[in-house]
This record gives sequence, structure tokens and C-alpha cells, in this order.
Amino acid sequence: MSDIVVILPDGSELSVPEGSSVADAAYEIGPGLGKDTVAGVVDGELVDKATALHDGANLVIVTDQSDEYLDVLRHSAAHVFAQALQRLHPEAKLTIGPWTDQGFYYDVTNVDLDMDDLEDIEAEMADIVEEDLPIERELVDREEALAKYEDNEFKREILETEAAGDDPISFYKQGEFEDLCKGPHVESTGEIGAFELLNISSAYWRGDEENETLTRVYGTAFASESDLHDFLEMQEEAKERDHRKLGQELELFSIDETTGPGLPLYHPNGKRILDELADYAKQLNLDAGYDPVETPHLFRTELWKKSGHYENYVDDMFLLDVNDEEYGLKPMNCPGHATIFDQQSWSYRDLPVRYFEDGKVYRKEQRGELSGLSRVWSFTIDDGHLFVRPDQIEDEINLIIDNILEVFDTFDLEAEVALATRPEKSVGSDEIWEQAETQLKAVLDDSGIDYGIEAGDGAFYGPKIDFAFKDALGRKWDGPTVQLDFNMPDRFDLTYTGEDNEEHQPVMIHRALYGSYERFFMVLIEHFNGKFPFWLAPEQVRILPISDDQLGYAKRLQNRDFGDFRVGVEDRSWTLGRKIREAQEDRVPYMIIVGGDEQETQTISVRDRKERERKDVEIDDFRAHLEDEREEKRAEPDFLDE
RNA sequence: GCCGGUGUAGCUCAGCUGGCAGAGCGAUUCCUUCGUAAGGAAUAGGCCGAGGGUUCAAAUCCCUCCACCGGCUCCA
Repeated sequence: MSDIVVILPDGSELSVPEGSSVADAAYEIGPGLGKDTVAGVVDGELVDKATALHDGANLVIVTDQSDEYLDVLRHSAAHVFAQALQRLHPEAKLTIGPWTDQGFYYDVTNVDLDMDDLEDIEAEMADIVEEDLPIERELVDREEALAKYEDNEFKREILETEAAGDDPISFYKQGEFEDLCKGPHVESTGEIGAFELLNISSAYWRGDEENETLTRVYGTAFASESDLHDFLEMQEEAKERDHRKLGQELELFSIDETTGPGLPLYHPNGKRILDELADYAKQLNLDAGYDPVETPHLFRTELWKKSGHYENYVDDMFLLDVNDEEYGLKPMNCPGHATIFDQQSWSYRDLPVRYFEDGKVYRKEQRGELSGLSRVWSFTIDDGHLFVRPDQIEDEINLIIDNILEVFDTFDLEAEVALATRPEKSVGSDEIWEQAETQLKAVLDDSGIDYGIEAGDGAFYGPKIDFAFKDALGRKWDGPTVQLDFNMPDRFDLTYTGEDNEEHQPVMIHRALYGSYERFFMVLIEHFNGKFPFWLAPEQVRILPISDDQLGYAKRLQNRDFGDFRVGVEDRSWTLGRKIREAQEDRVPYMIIVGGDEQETQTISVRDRKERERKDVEIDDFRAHLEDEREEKRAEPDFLDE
């Protein structure tokens, strides 16, 4: 038998006999490693350690020290769930049970489950873990496998699709339980240190709504109780920060049943923050050479037919009949901006032309999708459209990326970047797509940003760069995008006159810094847990007089000394402790406390929401600090730092 | 849009095996004028999500719709 070569993570090559498995290769490296091997990653895919290697494979050995170990463990936890379920509900049919980022799920059917059932199943799972059953892989031939699943059309379908072919079928066995599965798994059920079933939900077989509805049980598992505990605490923290909860508590926004679903109402506190965000974006845009424009919420559907939105998205548009003519609320701002561009003739010297507008758009999203501010029917895009010559694309994209990264920096958010390439359904020639993707890639490569490729995820009219926000809890949210568009200039027949005195077509770039205000606001609320930086805080300072005797002094401070800030005075006849508690719960960055002593010396006591305090502060000193803190958009109140 | 769950006071929730609509917080009024995370008392507040049905009687049981929550699918 001849040898094959596999490539290890450090780039070194390992020669092993043909037909060697992941485990064989591990033993080749060292007997200790061989013994510890749980699974392997071959060419990026997590596989069972019994998987045969091919020549030239990239191999990573997975042990219980590897990051991938958790995936393996959770996969096994899914089997333990299935085993427990079958013990308690033998009639239940199993379908698929993979691991996920957060844990695992198992889709089952022919059984009714509620949360109480989950407790019983958890108890049974605990027994199975306690029994410490060895998990063994076994290979059976196709007929035998089909025979096992006479009553389970789902498993049979898997045998006929994913597991089709001549190879023997792999099953995993633990005690009396066995499951069609390609692995990998841990050695025994006892390795699952901690687990919890989280939720019951539903899903379609293979994610297709034409198919059967299955019951999906979500759970998670960890190697240790303390890891599980940390995970559950994080879940709890995320729940506490939920923007829908905070939005109500901090009086930021509401969504009223009467006024309509997905149509948020911004209260004064929320609007103050949105205004600050808009001012900041406007400044960035003006500095970057954008010209503000404004377009109405409503257009004749003529425009949407011209732009192509009508044929593609008419079902998701809000249409109205006006004097027997059809109008539509705008789902995008670009056709309006393209029309503005088209009102005059342009020279190549005029380009790039950059328009921006905080444009409110309306999209009739599926009802089941609406959720707080993250999916809504009406939202505002900080929308910029650039009309550029092909030779200007790279420079312009570079400038846009700079702006976007500045936004991430300002809000203390981490960025995750991806290049989305040509989808199956698309317009434009091969050459222009090729060229555009190359240009975007070149910009990203030059910028030194880490980015991934989302193949086929581009818009039908052009490739795009997607930015995701990573918040303080490490969660990712869709953020701004930069999109190239070859379609719109064509449909609107946009032109400029070139140096050669011929007409040329500009390329359009769509971009946003925030994405939508709604989505961005949601991310910020949860990212900051409602503790907005001073410059954003709806109420920046609250003055707490010790007794009503200091109300006059408090009002003077509010109106005269700090008139330039958003300052409230607490005038309810509460104890000081109560006043502090309320200000703290409202997450006001600074409190100014004034009693008889302060009034006498014309000073103030300053307390911040981080529970720090200083007495005998000069009014002018504090005001000067606040001006700096606001100007520099600092994340945390820092007057009391030193 | 699909599956499952939930709608009771401004908020959080109890009442749900049919028989007078409840608590805490908040609000209002009065007392208290207070020095670092809840001072005391009293009062007001409800078409029990909407509509229909069963019943002597419905917040409670049944049906339809609406909204929200958790997922799925979708997201220009």
C-alpha cells in the first residue's frame, strides 16, 4: 500500500498509509495524542475520528482541549436527549439533531411535548449521563439501515440523500439507543458534564414550509457545570438588556396595537438619542463631501416599475390608490436619488456625486417577523448614494469604509466584515461583476481588515460589503453595507459626459453608516444596557436637592450654569436615598446633589451612575468637564475617574 | 406566511376545576423636608385584547379575529 500525505495545522506534512483514519494519523504523531483524539477537522469539516483521510487533506486533530470539542459534546448531548425521549415516549420519531453555536436541537415528531415533559426528559437524561454508557460507532449495510427505519420516513429520506452511495452506513450506539449519524461523538455519555433543555419550538422538515412541521427541542451542554452556569447567566443578562424591556422602562419608544404593528412611536427620550445619532451621521456625511437631499415617502408606482422594485417586491410594498392611480410608499430611497441625479447633465469632472438622506422607508415584512425595533414596517435608513466613474470606485469605497469604521469606534462596537458575491439571480455582465468583485476585494485587502466571503450573498444588482456589529455580549447584528449597483444606472439611463465627449454610465454605490436607525438604536440599547454615553443620554444630568429649600438653587443650576445640557431637577418630596435610586435606575450619567452646605458655598456634589461621588466641586470645573466629555463622545462618565 | 405559547389596572403579575375583579410597584392627595439605592397614610384607577357562541351565570368553557413572545421561512 502506498502512502498519502496530509497537511497539519502548522503546515507540516505527515505521511500515513493509504486508508488511514483521523485516529491513525493522530497515533502516527504520538500515542498520547492518538489516545486523546475525539474527532478531526478535515478540510474544515468536523468529522468522526474513524473517517478515512485522502491525499492532501488538511487535518486538525480534535481532543477534549480543542474548541471543536464543545460541538462534539453537544452532538452527543443531542443523542442523550433522543435516547431519553425514546425511553419516555417510544412512539416519538427522530429526524435530525445537530449541534449549533449555542448548544443543540433535535427535531422530532409524532409526540406532543410541553415544558413539563422537558423536566421529565432532563431527569432521564441525567440518568443516562450517570449510566456513563459507552458511545460506539458501528457500520451497517444499507438494507439493514433501511430496515431499522421502516416507520421513519425522515431517516429513510436521509439514507436516500445525504447518506446515499455504496458506503456502509454509520450508526452511533449507546446502551439500548442507536441513531443514524455520521458523528463525531464523545466516548461515553458520562463525558457530558452539564446540560439543560431550554425551549420547545417548531421547524419544518428541511426548513421548507411545504414540508411537515416538526417539534424542535433546544438544549445546550457543556463540559462543566460552571460553564453551563456562565452560559445561563449570559442568557439572563441578555434578557435583562432586551431593548423592548429597556425601551419601555426608559421611555424610549413604544409600539402600540392601535397604531399598528411594526410602526414604532419614539418618545422624547428615544427621539433625543435618535437626534444625536442623526447629527453625528450628518456631520460625518458633510465632512465626507455628501450633499443632503430629501424625497417624499410616497411615489407613483411608475417609479417602482422603472427601478425594478415593483416586479421583484410588489408583495412587500404598501400600495395606495389615489384618484385611480397607484402609488407606493417607498421601500428604498435610491430611485428617488437616481431621479434627482437624472435632472441635469453631468460632466466626468462633477463625479463623484454623493447624496444622502435620512429616509424613512416602508417594507411590509412578514407578520411573524416583526419584533421590537429589530424588524419593523417603517424604518429610517441613513442612506447615501454615490454616482461615480468606474475608475473612482476604489477610492470611494475606501472613504466609505473609513467612515463606517469610525462609527464602530465611536460606539465601542467590534466589526465583522464580509464580502458578498454574485448571487444566482443577478443582472449585469460577467465582466462588470468580475471587475466589481475584484475591486471590492482589493479595497478590503489593502485596508488590512479581516473579512470573510459570503459566496452568492450579494444583491441581484451588485456585490456588497456587509458589516456586522459585535456588541458587548459578543452577539452579532446586521450593520451597515456598501453595495455596488450596475442595475439602477441602467434602468434610469443615467449618464455623464466623459473626457472623450461621449456619454458614459456612472456606477451607483449604496451605503449606510448605521444601516437603519431602528436596528442601530436597538443594538446600542442592548450594547450599553441603557447606560448611554454622556453625549447620547436623554437626560445627561439630574439635580437632586436634599430638601425643597434648595429647589431655587437647583433651578438656577439647571437653567443657567448647565443650560447647555439636558438637565432635570428632581422636585418630588422624596428622601435623598429615593432620589438617587430613581436616577440610578434611569441610568442618568451624572447626579448633582445640593443641600444647605452646597448652596452656602455655591458648589455642588457630583455623583455618577457608577456610584462614585465627590463633594465641594466648583460649578465651572464640572461644566468644563462635561463639555469635553460630550465633545469627545466618551463612553463612560469619567469626571470622577481620578 | 407557518408551528407553538401568551393577552387581567400605567408596569409586573395572581385569579382560570364557571358564582361580587385582586396584589405589589407606579399615579394622585395629605403628612414628612429628609445628606447618598424605596419615609408614612389615604384615594383613584378595569369593556379581563376584540367579536361571536354555550350557560340562570363567562376573566374562566368553545369558535373566529387581532396583537405580542419563542422558533421556522423570508429580508431589495
